[in-house]
Amino acid sequence: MIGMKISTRGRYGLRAMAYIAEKSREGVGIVSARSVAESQGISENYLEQIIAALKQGGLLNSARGAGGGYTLTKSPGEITAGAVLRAVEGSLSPAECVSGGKTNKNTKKDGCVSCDNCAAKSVLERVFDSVNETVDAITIQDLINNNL
Amino acid sequence: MIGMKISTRGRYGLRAMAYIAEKSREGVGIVSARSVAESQGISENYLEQIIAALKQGGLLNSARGAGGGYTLTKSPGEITAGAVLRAVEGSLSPAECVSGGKTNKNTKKDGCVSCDNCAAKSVLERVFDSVNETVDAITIQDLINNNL
DNA sequence: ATTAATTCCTAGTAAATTACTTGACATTAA
DNA sequence: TTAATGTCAAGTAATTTACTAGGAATTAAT
Repeated sequence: MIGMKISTRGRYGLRAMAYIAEKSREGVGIVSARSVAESQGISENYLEQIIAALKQGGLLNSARGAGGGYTLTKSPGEITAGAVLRAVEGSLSPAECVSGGKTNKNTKKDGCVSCDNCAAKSVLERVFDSVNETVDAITIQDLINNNL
Repeated sequence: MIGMKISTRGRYGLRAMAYIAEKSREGVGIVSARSVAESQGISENYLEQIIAALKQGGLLNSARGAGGGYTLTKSPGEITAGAVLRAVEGSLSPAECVSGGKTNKNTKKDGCVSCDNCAAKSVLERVFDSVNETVDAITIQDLINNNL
C-alpha cells in the first residue's frame, strides 16, 4: 500500500553528500565515513555501502588508510540530488515497464508482459519524468544553503 | 535500492478504473470485479481489495448481489490518476517525514526524529509536490483516450 | 424458496525488498 | 608496528508487498 518512497539509501546518500560538502566549506579537507555516520546517527557499516555507490557513481573521491576519507569530486553546485539518488538507488523509475527493464539493482522481477497497452503506463512515464526533472533541479549547494 | 515505485495496487487501480470507464463508454452499465480481473489478468481476490479502497475513496459505486458490480461515481474526465493512486496507496509521500506522519496505511514506522534540519527533507518535499501535481493533471478520460 | 452470482470482510501467508550486521582484508599515516 | 581508515562479500532480520483462502451478506433469476 505504498508508492513513491525514497528509501533510507537515498536519504542517507543525500545527507552524507550534504555533510561532506558542508565540512569542505568549513575547511575540512577530507571526511571519514565514521564521522558522517556519527554525525547523522546512521549505522557506519550500512553507510559505507551507500558511500561505495556514491564513489562508483563518480560523486566521491576516496583516500585510503589512516587519515583517509572522502571528498566531493565536483563542487556542490555541480552535483544534483538526482545524481545522488540515481547513484544509490539505481533508476528512479516507478515500475519495471517504464524506461525498460529493471527499476533497480536488486530486484528479481524484470518487466511485465503486454505493457504497451496498459492504462497505467503513461501515468508512470509522466511520474518518472517529473521526478527526474525535480531532483535534477536541486543541487547539493542548494541543500547546504537551505534555499529551497 | 529502490525508490519511487508505484506498486501493483496503484497500477491495478488505474487499470481497473480505466477498464470500467471504457466499458461504460461502450454502454455496459455495470462491471463486475471478476470481469475486471479476467480482462486484466489480475487475481480476483486481490483486485477486490483494491476496488474496496477505490469505493471507500468515493471513486466507485457498487451494487451487490447477482448482476451487481461497479460504476464510476463521476465522469472519467473528473477523476484524476492522483485520486486513484491516493485511494489505493494512501499518501504519495516519499518518506515519513514529508507531509507528516505515515506514508501509507500499513507501515509500522512513523516519523523520524530530528527531521527538520535533515538535508534530504527539502528534496523529498519537492518530489512529493511534483508527483502530486503530475498525477493530478491526468484524468481517467486521458487514459482511455490515450492522449498523453 | 432456492440457487447462483455477486459484493463485502477478515485473516493468514509467501515472496520480495530494505535495512541493516558481521567480519575479514588492504592500505596508509604516524 | 600499530591504529585508523577504506574495500569487499556474505549473511540475516525487519518490513512491506502481493497475494491466497474462505466465509457471510445480498440480490436477481428461476
